[in-house]
Amino acid sequence: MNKVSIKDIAKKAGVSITTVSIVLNGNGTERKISPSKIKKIMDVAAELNYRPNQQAKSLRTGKTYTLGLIVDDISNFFFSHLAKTVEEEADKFGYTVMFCSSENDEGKSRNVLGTLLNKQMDGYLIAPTSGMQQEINQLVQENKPLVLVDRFFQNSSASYVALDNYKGTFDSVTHLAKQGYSKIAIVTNDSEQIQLQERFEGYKTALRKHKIPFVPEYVKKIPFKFSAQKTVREIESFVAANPDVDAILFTSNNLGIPGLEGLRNLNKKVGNDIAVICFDDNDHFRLASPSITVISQPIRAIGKNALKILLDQIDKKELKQVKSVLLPNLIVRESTPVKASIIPAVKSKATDNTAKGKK
Amino acid sequence: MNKVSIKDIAKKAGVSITTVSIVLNGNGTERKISPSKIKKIMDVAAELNYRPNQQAKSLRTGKTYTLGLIVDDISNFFFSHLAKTVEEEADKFGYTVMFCSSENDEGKSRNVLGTLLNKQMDGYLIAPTSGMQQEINQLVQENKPLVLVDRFFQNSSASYVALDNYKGTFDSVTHLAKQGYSKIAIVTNDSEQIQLQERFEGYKTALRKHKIPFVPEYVKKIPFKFSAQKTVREIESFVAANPDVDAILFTSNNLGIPGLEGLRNLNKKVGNDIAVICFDDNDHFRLASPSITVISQPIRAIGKNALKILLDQIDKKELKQVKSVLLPNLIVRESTPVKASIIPAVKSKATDNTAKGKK
DNA sequence: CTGAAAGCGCTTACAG
DNA sequence: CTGAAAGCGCTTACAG
Repeated sequence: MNKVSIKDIAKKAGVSITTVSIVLNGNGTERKISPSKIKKIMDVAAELNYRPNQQAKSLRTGKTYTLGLIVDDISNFFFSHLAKTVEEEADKFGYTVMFCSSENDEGKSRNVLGTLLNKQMDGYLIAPTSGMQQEINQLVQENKPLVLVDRFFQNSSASYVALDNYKGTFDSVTHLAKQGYSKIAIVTNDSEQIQLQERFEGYKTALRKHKIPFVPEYVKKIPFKFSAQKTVREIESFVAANPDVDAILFTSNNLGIPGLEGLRNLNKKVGNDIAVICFDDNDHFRLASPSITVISQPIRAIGKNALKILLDQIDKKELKQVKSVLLPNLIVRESTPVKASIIPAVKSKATDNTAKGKK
Repeated sequence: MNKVSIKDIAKKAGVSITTVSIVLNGNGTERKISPSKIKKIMDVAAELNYRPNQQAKSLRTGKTYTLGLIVDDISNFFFSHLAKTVEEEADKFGYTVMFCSSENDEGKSRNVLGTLLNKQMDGYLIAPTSGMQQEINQLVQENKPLVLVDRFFQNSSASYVALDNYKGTFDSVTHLAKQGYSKIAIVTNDSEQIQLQERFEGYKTALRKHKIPFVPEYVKKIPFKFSAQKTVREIESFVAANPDVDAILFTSNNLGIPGLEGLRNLNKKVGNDIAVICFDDNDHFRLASPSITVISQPIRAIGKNALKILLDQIDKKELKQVKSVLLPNLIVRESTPVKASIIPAVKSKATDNTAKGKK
């Protein structure tokens, strides 16, 4: 193994380990170590292929230059892209990131958080499961650098960066209403997580605003734990049971993809038989035919903001709560055409419009 | 900060730190520490909310229980799913994983590897860029637990788990030939990476076997660094310049997605005007209309194998080279129908078959 | 200008 | 049965 330590360098260069440490940290000139010694030490270090042991450094200095990232599932589109930005930005500032998936499970969440805590991360970036509030508050109290992403807790003083989820669904329903839809269903997860609560609120409020009655049957809540397969089945039977629904709003990627699969299985033509909007953009929604109208999240901005806030906490050792709420972006595509039936006077034009979605 | 150490516990419990350490590591009974003392120590530790400092532990024991993962880009479908499996499996064995993106850049690769080395990972899982051979060999020589994924080096004794890439493209071309295509283009990256070389070889050999002439103009190599946008443009002009091509094989996800976008922009109907096969499955290829025939990689198996080999190296401290080559899976979908023109006798049936792809 | 010594928080022979 | 001491590889006052 690579067991070269500053002791070895010191011996070979004929100086003390103190001097080696000073020089290796680039403080040689400042501390007026003689240039010849500096050179000697650098040469020996290179020759021996010396690698500073970060564990030892960290133990002594208290800095690990490592950030902990806890997400639901790193293979999820949103989180993998978030992770990419976080890692990219962290790297710029000399930090590495350790990631853990909570699998949306409180037990696993607590475990991985504990592990990261033991490993002394310099800061934590967490998409918390709903039961983690107490642990999060505890960390805040202990003054640990921490920022929540994607979700947060109402009565917590933890900093966070999240989306204006309410606006996302509100804008979606408004768009659908304007296009002439009035039997708008929502498919969401059966979860206490605030971002889903907000998305649901936005849906309800927008319905009210557009004088569309809220129909409890049009609300489908799917347990988080369901596999994609099972989710497809659930959505199929939901859609089959509500044939009058003319538009569906999926509150996440994880529901939209199985949702489209379910609609295809039922032979429902998106954009024609039924309008579709989904939270989170991705390649499929963009390239599908018809392409899917989405509420896109500024993932890069979320990651950058979160990291900036975290680094500020780490540097200034101050934990003033920062709340960063970013705006969603409704991208209108082919899955939400003007509803043909409402404009019989210009039927041909409407058909034309809709047909575009089928090609 | 959480500054509770075993010293604090020792003081409060009225014992030595040695005893605390023994008890906290679960060796109290074995070492015949009196049960009352054990209980006392455990109670105090819980009361003080003690967290063992893994940095200190690692410095002393030489184990960090952390694995380093270096991928091209964590947001890439293949790598994010690989990361998920790796993390899941690692977690089962008490390891956490630190990930870094190499962005397919040698400089960044070297940097992140250096950082991970300093941080004393217990093992390394690396998708190496082509220039990393020397560093990798060095690690092997130093007996560092290491396994390469997705790619490897011919003359290196580093263990690896990879795909039979040759078979992937060979099977694809064979499938296309059987469906009646004979002007088969390949779009790949301009890279030395072995998996791409192998994919190219499989293409050429299959052409030869099926007596299809190799046409240099049908080969498009796109620089790795190109953005998705730029890749779309490149593919558009390539396709436009070769109107006689009747099938395209994309050697990766990162090319297939922009490829489909380019074809759409050119108004080329996949499955009708041109057949398409792509390496790596994903949601879009599965759900697209027409759905895309793919060569799918057993990502979970790749991750599990790699982790198993790595943990074996870590546990046994033996570095016998293990080469694990998994088989790709050709999933035939709608983008590669029987080519209509070759079976004029049963034209109606062929049309039928092809049409399926359009609906 | 440079080095001896203490200490970060642990574990582990070793002694009694 | 339990504890004093050394040491993992560093950094950092402090002294001279």
